[in-house]
Amino acid sequence: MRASQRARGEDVGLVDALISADERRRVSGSRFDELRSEQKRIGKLVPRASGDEKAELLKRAGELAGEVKAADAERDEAADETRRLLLALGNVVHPDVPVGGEDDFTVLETHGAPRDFEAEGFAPKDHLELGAALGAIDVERGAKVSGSRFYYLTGVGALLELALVNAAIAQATEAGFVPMLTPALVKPRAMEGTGFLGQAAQDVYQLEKDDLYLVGTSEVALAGYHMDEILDEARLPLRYAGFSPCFRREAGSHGKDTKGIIRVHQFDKVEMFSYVAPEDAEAELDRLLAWEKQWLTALGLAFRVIDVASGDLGASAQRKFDCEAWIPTQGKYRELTSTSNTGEFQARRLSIRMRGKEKGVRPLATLNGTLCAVPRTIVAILETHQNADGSVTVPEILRPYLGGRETLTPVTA
RNA sequence: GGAGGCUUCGCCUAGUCUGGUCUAUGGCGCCGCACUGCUAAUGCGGUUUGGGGUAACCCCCCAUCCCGGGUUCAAAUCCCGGAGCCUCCGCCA
Repeated sequence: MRASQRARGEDVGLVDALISADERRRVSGSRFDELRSEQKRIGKLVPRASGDEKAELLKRAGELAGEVKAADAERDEAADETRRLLLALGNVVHPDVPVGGEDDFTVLETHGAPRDFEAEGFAPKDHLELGAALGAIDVERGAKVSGSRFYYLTGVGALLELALVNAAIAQATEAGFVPMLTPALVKPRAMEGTGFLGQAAQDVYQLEKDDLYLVGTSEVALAGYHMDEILDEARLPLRYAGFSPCFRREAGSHGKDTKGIIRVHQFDKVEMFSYVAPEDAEAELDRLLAWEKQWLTALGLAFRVIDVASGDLGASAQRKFDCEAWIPTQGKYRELTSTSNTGEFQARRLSIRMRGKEKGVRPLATLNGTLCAVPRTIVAILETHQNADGSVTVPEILRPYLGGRETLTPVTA
């Protein structure tokens, strides 16, 4: 464990404890190795010895059995402590990341201009009003059946989701991603390995009876896909486009975004996931971002890209870029996609490595990026492309998946 | 839910009954070398992974036969618990 792994101030005490636990593990491990070596040596002599010699050997062997057991226990204890501390440690933050909390991001670029409804002479409706008029979104019944932050997508709303998903998967496939439908329930190992059981644990649904978790993103299943595997370097980069439902408890966000479908407990998402050599990780992060920009641009949305600040990165990311789309009725940019370079963090925890000719077996890097988180994307599309009569113009890229339909029109009451 | 079978170093596999010489067999694949006038055949050698020792290399030590306990001087091998996979029965979209 190197001191350079000191990532954030709050981790310094942890790192010190980790270094001493690791040292303890090394020392007790060496002692165990020595005792065991002697034990094996004697073990080989016993069958061939006889008489007093044999009795002498068995006596020493008897002593050794106890000593070995004690040394083994001590080594195990130190190793457990080391592992526990290691898992509690967050990833090392990239040096270019802006320091600070949620509001300390820097804006890297802005694409498109927010639509000027004032100049067009009408006041934009919010997505709930539009969704209700179009017969696309039903939050009342979502609340009746499942509680707050649940919703139904109905009629053209349901079709719009399917169109988005199809278009997103099509873009990803075109870019070389392998489409994947992934499990929404995973074992603790996958959740822990991807870094979601640390400070994010309160946001995770857990099924105690079955020792399973509901994933908050298919990233978990896509990272777990290759756990305990050694991938041939020639196969890299490996890119998967996962589609799955995502579940989030949204504990601690009470009162935020309570009205619409910006923040919900369950939604579907198309997620990009890459396995690359560590030296390619930064370039891959740029590629993932580029694919996100391509997607949002194709949907005709105005958005900006931010470099997320250190305090808002989560445990696993070294660096994270969010794309935020302009939401007209909120008068601000809201996160639609997020792409992270998790470096070797997840790969080490999930024991995913690569085998190359020159450098042998070593950890690789993993990255993830949203392509399309459905509800938020629907919000942005409805609000951005609405017309004065309450209809919504369908972005061209989605039309082939909506039977060629160019506009969504209100269902008359 | 019930019954049974299986899990060995990339893949396949020997070994498990009868504990120690298993420092785990063989084949395939892969890597290297040799030979052959030819993208082959053949021969020889190498090839689990992790940790530690060493300035580094050669090399040496420890662990690793699905995982965790136990018995024993000694466990791939015996005992207990668990996981995964497969087959059959039941149930189910």
